[in-house]
This record gives sequence, C-alpha cells and structure tokens, in this order.
Amino acid sequence: MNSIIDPLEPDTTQSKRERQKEAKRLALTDAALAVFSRVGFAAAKIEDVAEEAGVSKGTVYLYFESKEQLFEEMVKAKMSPMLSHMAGAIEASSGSATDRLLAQMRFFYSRVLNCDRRQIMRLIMAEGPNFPHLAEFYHANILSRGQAMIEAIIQDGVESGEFRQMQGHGLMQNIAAGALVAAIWKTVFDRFQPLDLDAYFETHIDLILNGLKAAPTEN
Amino acid sequence: MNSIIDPLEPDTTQSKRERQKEAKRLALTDAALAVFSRVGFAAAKIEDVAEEAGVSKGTVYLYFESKEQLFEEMVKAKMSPMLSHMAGAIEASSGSATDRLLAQMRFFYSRVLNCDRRQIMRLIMAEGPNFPHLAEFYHANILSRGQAMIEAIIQDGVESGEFRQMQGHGLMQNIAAGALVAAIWKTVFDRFQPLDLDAYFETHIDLILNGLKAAPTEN
DNA sequence: TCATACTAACTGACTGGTCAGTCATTTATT
DNA sequence: AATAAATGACTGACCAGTCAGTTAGTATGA
Repeated sequence: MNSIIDPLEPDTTQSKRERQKEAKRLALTDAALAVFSRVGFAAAKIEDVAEEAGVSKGTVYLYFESKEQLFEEMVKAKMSPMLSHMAGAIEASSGSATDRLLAQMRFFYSRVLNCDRRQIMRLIMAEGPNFPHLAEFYHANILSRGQAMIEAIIQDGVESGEFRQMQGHGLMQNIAAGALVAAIWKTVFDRFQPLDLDAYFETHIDLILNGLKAAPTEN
Repeated sequence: MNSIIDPLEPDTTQSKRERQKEAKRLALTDAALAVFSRVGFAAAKIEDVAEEAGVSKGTVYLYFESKEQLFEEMVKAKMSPMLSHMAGAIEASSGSATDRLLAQMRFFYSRVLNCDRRQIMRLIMAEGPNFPHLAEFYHANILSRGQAMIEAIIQDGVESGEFRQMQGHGLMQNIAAGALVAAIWKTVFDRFQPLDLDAYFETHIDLILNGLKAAPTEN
C-alpha cells in the first residue's frame, strides 16, 4: 500500500493521495467525454460531469481551471494513445505499402471508430471553430502526422510499383474521409439507417486500394 | 405601385406587406445561417440574429416559434434547392455513368461546398444528436435521395461495363465522404493548412473513378 | 386628394430560469 | 495536530422568450 513495499516500481513512487488524484483526473476526463458527447460543449453542465465522475461540482475546479480547459484537456488525454502509436508507425516499415496502409486503417477503425473515441472526432468538427487552440493542436499533432504517415506509405508504394503516381493535394483527406464519415454516421444517422462498420470498412479499403492501384496495362 | 398596374403578374398579387414579410423571413434565415455557422447553435444569441437581419429581437418571434424552430427552418430553407435538383437528377440520364457521376459531384462542389451552404453540413454533424427531427429530415430528404441517385448511376455503370461490381454497403457514404471532409476542413482547419477546393476536387474524382473502374484485364 | 380609423408589424425593457465559477466549511489523510 | 482534498450553497452574468406600447401600412369617406 505504501511506497516502501515496492520502491523501484516506476509509478508507485506516488503516495496514496497522488494515485487517487490521478484516478480522479481520469474519472473526470472519462465523464467529460461522456457528457460532452451526449449534448455538445455548450449544453453540457459541469455538475453533470461531476455527478458522472462521482464527485461534487467544486472538485472539478480543483482539477481544471474552467469548462473550456476541461474540454481541451479531455480531448488531448483521449487522443494521446493515438499520438504515440502514430509516432511509432512512421518508423516501422515492414511489408508492402499496401499492407502498411491496410494496417493503419485497421488500427484506426478498431481503436477510434469502434469505441467511444469516435465521439471526439465529431466534437472536434462541431466545436472546432469555437476552440482555435484545440483545432490547432489537433491539426499539428494528429492530422499533420497522419498526413505525413500516409504520404510516406503512398510514396513507397509508388516507388515499388504498387500505386500509381497521383498529384497529392488533399490525398490524405480523401483517403481518410471514409473513416471520418463513418464516425459521423454512427453518431448522427445510425438510428435511421444502421451502418455495419465491418462491411463498411471492406467497402472503404476496396475503393481506396483500387483507386490508388497502378493500372496493369497503362500506356 | 398598386395591383391594378399589372394584375396578371403571378407574384405581384401580394400586397406590399406580404412581400416585405417574405423578404424579412429570408433575411432572418440568412442571418441565422451566418450566426449559427459562426458560433454553433447553443452559443448563438437570438438578439445577434435579429441585429444581423436588421430587426429587433421580438420580431424574430413573430416569424419563428423558438430558437430550435428557427434553426430547423433555416436548414430546411437553405437545403430546398438541393432537394429539387436531386429530384430532377434521378430522372435525367443522358451520357455515360462516369459523366453523370461527375456531373453530380461537380454540382455538389459548386453549389454546396463552394458557398456558405457548406456550413450547414457542419451544423448537421455538430448539432444532429440534439435535433433528432432535423437529422431525420436530412436523412430522409437529402441522404436517402443522394444514396438512391448514386447507386442508380453505379448500377448503370456496372451494366455498361464502366464500373466493376462492388458489394454496396456504405458505397454512397464512401463516395461522398471526400466532399464532406472538404466542407469540414474548410471550416475548421483551413486557417492552419489551406485547402484548394479545385485541386482537391480533382484528387477526389480521380481516386473515386479509378476506384470504381472495372479492371481492363480481369479474369 | 386628403383626413381618419383601423390593423398588422415591430420594438425593446423586463422576467424567470439556468449555470459557470467561488469560497467558507467539512471531511479525509498523514 | 496539521494539512490536503472535497463539498455544495451561493452569486452574478447571461439570455430565451414575453408583452404593453409604438410605428407603419391600408381601407374608407368626404
């Protein structure tokens, strides 16, 4: 229970209080994601976030300066796993370009679209204009990296003869677009026309890979 | 000035009052689009809409029952041109499937993405969960029709040998996705990384048409 | 053609409810 | 005992929606 038991364990140098504080911070960002997803930023009540996290309203303000800051911190916290994955993925380069592109897309579908993280994408689009900080952070840390990663893979594919040469303006956006639309559809229109994510994923990669593929008998 | 001058003119049977009322209604929906686009539904003030339309706050409530209704009516009013176009487009069927698909996409880019109407798409995505009525209307009137139109074109293309057969789940969403993402990018990330809509359009159709194209030497 | 009465359209000060953020007090930990 | 963490009643700003009062347009009669 105290730090004497295992003084070398990297994260157990924390006191009980520090661990509790960290757990509460996590509970708060989880609750914030749930509440903001449900009703959007403006209509979300701090009191509801507090209740969902099992604390009182005042406590929220011990962890976050303001509603705005809570929102921004929540997005950053929820997206950091994506960041570290992307950082690693740009380096790793085993397999064909096709396989690597597929692996990235599969990762994105399973770790973002198929869980509550997809709500964050909708929130960024919805609230982006009101949170220039956040839009900039998201662009600099997620979109730019995603773009670099995809463009590097495409470039390799062109050199290996798997893909044809395309002029690149908006290439990343067009390739990722299907995934984004899936996130939106699931959160807005699914009740009227349900979307089967697995089948959708197949259509998406089929269309994109065929779209990128070098023509076998061109010229 | 009065109706005796030209009693047969179809739209001049209206009194001066009626014409003014119609003009004011239009001014109000225009102002509402501008204000809602700028700050989102919740943060928008009715007083700002009123000021932008050149009337006082009370007047807004002579034309619309509530803030919600103003928002929904605005979306419907701004989208009705799309509706009539789509209704006609499903019938008209000259040219190859490729040409028809291209024509539809070109129309969408020029009449929706390249003007302030693209803000509506972002608003639907942002506010959709809070406006089930509106999401349903949008799905039933815009998305379903768009889907029917695109699938009909694809089907014709398959029969004529232009396109390959694809299993259709989410085909419309994947084809239209690039356009949606362009709308979002323009309104959220353009300031950090500007998007040239014309070049983007070229990439989009290039990727989609190549993705749909039947392989020349298959089987 | 003007004067008058009538009515539709508009106005903006006001009300009532909501909620972000505060802080004196209480509770838990060391 | 000392200190850190948590609480929730409270405050002040904000704003959707109202309505008594005002203005502009229209119809009628002299």
